[in-house]
Amino acid sequence: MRGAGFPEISSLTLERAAELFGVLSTPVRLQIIRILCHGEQNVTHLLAQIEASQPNMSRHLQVLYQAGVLAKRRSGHQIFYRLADDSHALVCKLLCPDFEGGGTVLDVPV
Amino acid sequence: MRGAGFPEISSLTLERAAELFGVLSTPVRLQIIRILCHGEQNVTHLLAQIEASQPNMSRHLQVLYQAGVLAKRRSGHQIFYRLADDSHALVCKLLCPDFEGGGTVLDVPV
DNA sequence: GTCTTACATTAATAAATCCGAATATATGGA
DNA sequence: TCCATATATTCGGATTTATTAATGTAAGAC
Repeated sequence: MRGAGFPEISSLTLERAAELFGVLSTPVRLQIIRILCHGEQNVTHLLAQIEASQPNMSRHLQVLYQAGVLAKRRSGHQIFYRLADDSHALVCKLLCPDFEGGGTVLDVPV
Repeated sequence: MRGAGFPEISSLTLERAAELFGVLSTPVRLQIIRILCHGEQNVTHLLAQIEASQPNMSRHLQVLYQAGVLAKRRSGHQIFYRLADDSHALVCKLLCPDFEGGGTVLDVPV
């Protein structure tokens, strides 16, 4: 407790937040999230829309899945990924101009 | 144009967004942002509140500054950093329970 | 059981990032 | 001009991360 007069945030909480932001720090993963905002899709369909090799895509999906951003279900040969939780729709609101209040992050002057 | 029926996002835009998220992907930088939400501070003051060496702090500040998240001004010996833009208060809303609608990101089940 | 499709995993390499230690720069005061 | 304070930069090594290529696995068709 060396802080000032406003509420503390535990270092664990900060680490989790930093980790979540880290998961969002590659264009491919943002693209995956953005596409899955519109509904679940299997890997092949994602590969058709995003420029990435199959193993590379698989790894990015794994990273998002392990971070709790995505969920998945199997249907026969295929595996369908979707956003795990509506709380992650937040990211979409930041990224997608076609959501209400969306596009905030990207309006930042760079 | 290999996409589906929803609006495209340019790859440049995606890269900028990914870069911004990357900047937010370390606990120290999140802590800096959180503290500066409450007003500008000089480096020494930040060092008193955050566990980091002086060169390390300086580097994190530089990363945030170059990403456009922070602005700075000199006053004598000292340099005061502040949030560059209110649009970045977004990050605070995600991080800080003491802002209206805040804490969203951290409520995510991890 | 064998083949094919769909996806995951491993290994190796390359690239980026982080930190600490030492050094450099800039400002104001004596 | 010389010194002290406040902050920035550079260099080196360690760790992490992304990518490719090759291989592995699981499910259904035949």
